[in-house]
Order: sequence, then structure tokens, then C-alpha cells
Amino acid sequence: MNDRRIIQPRTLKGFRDFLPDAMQSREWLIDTARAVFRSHGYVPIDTPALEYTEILLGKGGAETDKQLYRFEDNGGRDVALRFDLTVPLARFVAQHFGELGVPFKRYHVGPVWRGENTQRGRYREFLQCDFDTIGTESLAADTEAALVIHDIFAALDIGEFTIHLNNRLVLAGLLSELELAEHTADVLRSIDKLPKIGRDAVAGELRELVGASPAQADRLLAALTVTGTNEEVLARVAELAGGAADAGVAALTEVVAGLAAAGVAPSRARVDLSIARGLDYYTGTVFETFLAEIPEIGSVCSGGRYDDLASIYTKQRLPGVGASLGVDRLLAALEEIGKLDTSDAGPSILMTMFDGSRSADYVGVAASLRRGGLSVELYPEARKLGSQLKYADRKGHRLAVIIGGDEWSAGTAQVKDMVSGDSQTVELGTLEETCHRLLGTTPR
RNA sequence: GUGGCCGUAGCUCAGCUCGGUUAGAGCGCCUGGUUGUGGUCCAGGAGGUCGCGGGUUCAAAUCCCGUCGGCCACCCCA
Repeated sequence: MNDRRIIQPRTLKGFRDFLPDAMQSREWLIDTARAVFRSHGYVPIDTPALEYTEILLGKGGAETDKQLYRFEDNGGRDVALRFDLTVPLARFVAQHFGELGVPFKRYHVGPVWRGENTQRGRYREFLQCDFDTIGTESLAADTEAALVIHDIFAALDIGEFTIHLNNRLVLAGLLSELELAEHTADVLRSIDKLPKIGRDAVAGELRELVGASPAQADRLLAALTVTGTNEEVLARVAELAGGAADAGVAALTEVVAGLAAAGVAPSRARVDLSIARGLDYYTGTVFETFLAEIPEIGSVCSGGRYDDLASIYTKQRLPGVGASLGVDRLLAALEEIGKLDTSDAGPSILMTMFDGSRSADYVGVAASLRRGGLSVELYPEARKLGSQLKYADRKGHRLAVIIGGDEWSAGTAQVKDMVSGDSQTVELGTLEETCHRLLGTTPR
């Protein structure tokens, strides 16, 4: 009778369930970002999770190839799950270019999949939250991208943060001045490790990997680690690159000036020449964002400018600039530094049920309160009042409305303040007004 | 993908080194004390395939192998 085989409930490595608390944090984060995107004129899009493999493999090297969830569908098509939102955006823009017009500014929030090894804050299914401006080379778009990042982190109110800005043209200028240009990719990857393994180790790696002389490595690292105000750093690097980095310096100068004009504190937007970003499609501005309280978790929002988003899907040249908010990494960081507000913002009123045979009446009162702009949860059964109040307490409701036999016959309702424990009895006709007054909200 | 650590109640963990009676604790949950009032207190209770599978043994949470999952480093990146 009871020997029915139970399938063990489990989830795949790197895939997770989200319980209500975790999900509320995710929604808070995404809602905040979404509001900022909209305020700057970005519009939402979505694309399929599954694409033809040739679409996804068009760009990207052997690394993405390995990480791809790829299989043959029931119709014999070679398909794969998207591993980021940028490649689908490229396909999307190439395919719908005629209907979109430029500049095209979109944001996209959705899961992506990578079959790589897991770690804290790194999963096989994770959420990306991207925004990009396509079809303009104006640096105003770069400035805006940085400003969007700034506005999101300011709105989240999770402590201080710094957006590190650099420009690939500066790095390219330095590398050509130092005659290391042909090893750009390797050098950049090495530079990215600077904060992690330190200056000496990077110098060593440069010598081994690309055969840089100690003098070359020294000069490069000296330029990259220049400190000072944004203006000082820019002036110094222009000097060190001997004019080869002028275009990049000018671009960075303009972006920094724009951010200052927008009221961004200098401490929140810093020129940092050691920010390289391994991704090779960036060609101009690059940014990474670090939280002051937990910089070691890495960048929680990164991006940059690229010359041509979709060259493999269309002959239309599509320059752009954008960034990606690392939702899962950011949430992991906030959890660690105790900045996650787990108090839920659910309904503020619990309508208790006293007499199951009158459930329609309770539904009616709750509905009328909601029509007045209140958030009301109706307890679904006439359980012991103590249990219902306990439930209200656990769910974080601020008020409990109690209507029992006495109240029904008197045409009244009891309103209990869950924080103070005080309760008062009011006419049913003034219940809505009383709730609004106690909650400090205004009637609709 | 390579290497290391780990996996016991819903959660945090003890027990494992040197196999041996009904596997424990705190918190949480449920019930009662308070027949219509939560958060405190008191009493009681439910809840465990010791991740899963196999092996050694008279006997395995404990030893061995495999596997799944988590964490960490490398790699790469969000």
C-alpha cells in the first residue's frame, strides 16, 4: 500500500528554487532597475530562451562553446540555450532593424544558462539584466549608460559604490606605444587579474605569456596604476602614452565631465586604467562597478562600448554601448553584508475570518477595502483567532480586521494594530477611512 | 574541465577519530494553558530514507568505492 516509489525531489547542479523571501529581494532589485531604465527612455524586450546554435556560436570562442547547453530538438534542429542577452540582442536588432529605428534603447531581464562550474554567486542558470543603446556613436550614450548604473545603485540605497571607468583606446594607445599591441587579448586578461594577484605577479605573467621585457611590463603597470583625481590620472596617462592614447583620453574626459554635470559624486565615478574587461568585443568606454563594503565579490555591473554589435547577422553597422547588472552576484553580495531587506511589502491588512458560513460577507468587506486602495489579505478559513493573528504577525501585516458575531450584528468592525497591540471598534462604514488613517495612506 | 573540503530533523549543528542498545541539542513548527485576540512565559507533541547507490561486517550515521549536490581555488565571468 505504502510502497509506492517516491521520486526524490532535487534540482540540478547550479539551478535553484527561489523561496518567497529570496524572490521578493529579486523583484525589489529588478523593479528598482526597471524604474531607472524607464526614466531614461529605455524600453523592454524579450527573446526566446532557445536559439539556433549557429546564432549563438556565431561569435565567441571555444570557451562559450564548452559552456553551451546544446541539443537536438524533436524536429532535428541543432539548438542551444542562450548564454547571455547580448548575442540574442544582436540577432534581434539585425532581424527587426527596419521596425526599430535608431537610436534603439532597450532593457532585457531574463535567465541565461552556462554549463560551467558553480561557486558562490555563480550558477548555471542565472538572471541577467541588460540595457543597451544601439545605433549611435555619441559619447552622450556612454555617459548615460554610466549614469544609469549610478542611478540604479543610488536608488537601491545599499551603501557606497564606485563605477570604474576606462577606455579601450587608452589601453590600445599604451600597448602600441609599448609595442605590445599584437598581444592585446592576453595582456588585457592579465591586467584584469591585477587586484587579485598583485602587481608583481601580473608583471611576471606578462613576461612569460607575451614575452614582455621587464621594462615594458614596468612602464605598462606604472601607467595603469596611476592614482589621483580623474583629471590628474588622465593628464598623466596622456603623457605616458606619448599621444598614442589621445582619442581615448578625450573620450574619457568627456564622459567624466558629463557625469560630473549630472551631479555624480567624484568618488562614485573614477577613471581606473586597470579595468580591462576580458571580453574582446569592447572597443571604447568600459565600466565595472564595485560595492565599497564588499569589493572582493567583483564587479556587480559591467559593460562598455562596442563598434559593431551584429556584424555577423547583418551588413548594417550597429555601434552601441550598454551594461549588464549581475543580479545574482549582487544579491549574494547584499546578503553577505546584511543589506537585504527581508521584511516583505505584502498586503498590510489581514482580514480575519470568524464564521465560515459567512465567508461571502468577509470577501465582500475585503473587496471593498481593496477598491479603496488598501492591500488586504483574507484568511481562508475560520480557524482559532489566535492562529490567525499569529499568521498576520508572521506575514508582517500591520493591521488585523476582526469581525465576529457581535460586530456583524452591531454593524461594526474591530481594527487591531499589530505593532502596538491596540485595537478599536468602528462602524463598518468608516472602516476604510480608519485603516487609511492608521496606515498613513490616502484613500483612492 | 582540473584539484581540495563538505553533505545528520524546516534551519544551525553535535555524534563519525577507536563500527554495537529506541540518532541528539538549540531555533522553528503544531497543540494546550488563555471556550473571540499574535509577538513573552509554561507544558506537551509532530518531524530524520543519517544526500543516494553499492561494498566490507554478526552489526555501518560511523570504514571503503561510486554517484548526486554544496562550498573553495584555478579558469572564465555576472
